[in-house]
Amino acid sequence: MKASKRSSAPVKGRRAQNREAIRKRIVKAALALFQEKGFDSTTTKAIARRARIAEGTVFNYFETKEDIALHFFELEVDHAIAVVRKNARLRHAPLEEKLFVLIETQLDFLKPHQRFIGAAFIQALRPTSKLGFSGQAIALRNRYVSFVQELIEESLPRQTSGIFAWFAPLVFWIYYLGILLYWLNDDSEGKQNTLALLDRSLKFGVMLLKKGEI
Amino acid sequence: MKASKRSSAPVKGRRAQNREAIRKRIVKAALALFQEKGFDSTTTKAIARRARIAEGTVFNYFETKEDIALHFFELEVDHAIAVVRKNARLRHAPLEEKLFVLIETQLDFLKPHQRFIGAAFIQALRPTSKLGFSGQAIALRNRYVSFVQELIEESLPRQTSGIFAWFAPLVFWIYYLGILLYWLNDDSEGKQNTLALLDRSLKFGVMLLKKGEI
DNA sequence: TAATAATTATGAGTGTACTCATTTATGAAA
DNA sequence: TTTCATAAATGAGTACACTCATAATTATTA
Repeated sequence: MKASKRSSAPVKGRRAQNREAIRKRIVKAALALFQEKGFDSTTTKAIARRARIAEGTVFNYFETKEDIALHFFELEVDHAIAVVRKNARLRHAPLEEKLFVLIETQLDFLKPHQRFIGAAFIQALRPTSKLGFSGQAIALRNRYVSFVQELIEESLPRQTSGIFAWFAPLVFWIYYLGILLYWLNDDSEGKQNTLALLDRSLKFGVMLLKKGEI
Repeated sequence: MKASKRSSAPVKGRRAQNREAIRKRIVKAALALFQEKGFDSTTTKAIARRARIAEGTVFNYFETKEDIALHFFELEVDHAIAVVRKNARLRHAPLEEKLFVLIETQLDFLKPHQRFIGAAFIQALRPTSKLGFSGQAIALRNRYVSFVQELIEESLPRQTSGIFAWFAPLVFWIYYLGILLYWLNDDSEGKQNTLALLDRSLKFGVMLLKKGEI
């Protein structure tokens, strides 16, 4: 029989504790550096130094430098989904409003990190990128796309047979990428140009969806 | 003694001749290798070897490996523009048809090179990429966007004040990226899914444009 | 506790894109 | 031609992301 531990919480062994701590240190160090110097100019050596570990250790936790960035976007997507879910007022709001808040929340989250987002995010979405089209990244995209799907069905339950039904979320994904590109290059006060484009195009897109086809 | 100077035409000195020849050798070697092994797996050393020059010489002709790819996309864009311009039937065709042929021509050109396009093209368009947002690449995008602008004005001369007028070409650029992404991942027979999406979305977009606003 | 197994940390090593001081080729002037 | 300036070619060198054999640490078994 095993030396079982105290009754209470599932006690984490030294190993698991340490692993978690180091993982966090890496992410924290990387984010700080990405923000300071941008993605490309941040070396994995610097990340390791800042996290007080050996260079190789970074790669015991993340397969590539991009993966560290991907972790950040997981936080971003999960955060945005949670915000939309928890917003009571939104529950019965029109679809375009839900989608607006979803993207707005994402952009707010990304705002302090614009410098490396252009580099890392778009890069992570390259079709051939190990990150963009396999493993974690696919899971992340699916989580996002499924959520959008839910929002659509929740608001337009009768349209599910429309011509757009099966690829509306995919289109939304591409649309989001477009918005992101636009946002990154938007120099207007408070990114108002992006918000305006967002507002109008969402209203329009939803109208389209309601018609059920082109 | 070096006899000779057959000077009879816009004589290009040995230097200029050689420069042109080597540039072509590099491009030819690179394209062949990109096609064989993909963009990432092609080393600049291999390109140099195939072009029968020293490794460093590659960088006397192109600043980066991506730049070699960019050269390819210049050919692609110029080719597509020329095809649309030369097509007499199109001259009085509806806008959506012109745009359809434009993109279709581009995709046809890219078809044999899909393997490296995902890697190189999207990469080249990253907002932070030296390639994507400066120098040659900007010039290339401008050439494309201006052409689209022309096509729009040629077909819808009265809409130029519409809300879409100033950013329609930018939207089209983003739209093209989206289509490209879709196309790269489209496994249907003859990419028919992409063509169908293209057809419907273009008709719709042009309808939108005609209304002049959202 | 001691011995053994499993996991993790380490940093020198590898292959790559790109740089740069040096050498070589070309063209013009004398 | 000879001399010299300028352009171009060269390949060893650099910095980087990532690998891997080995050492150190933690867990398990006796």
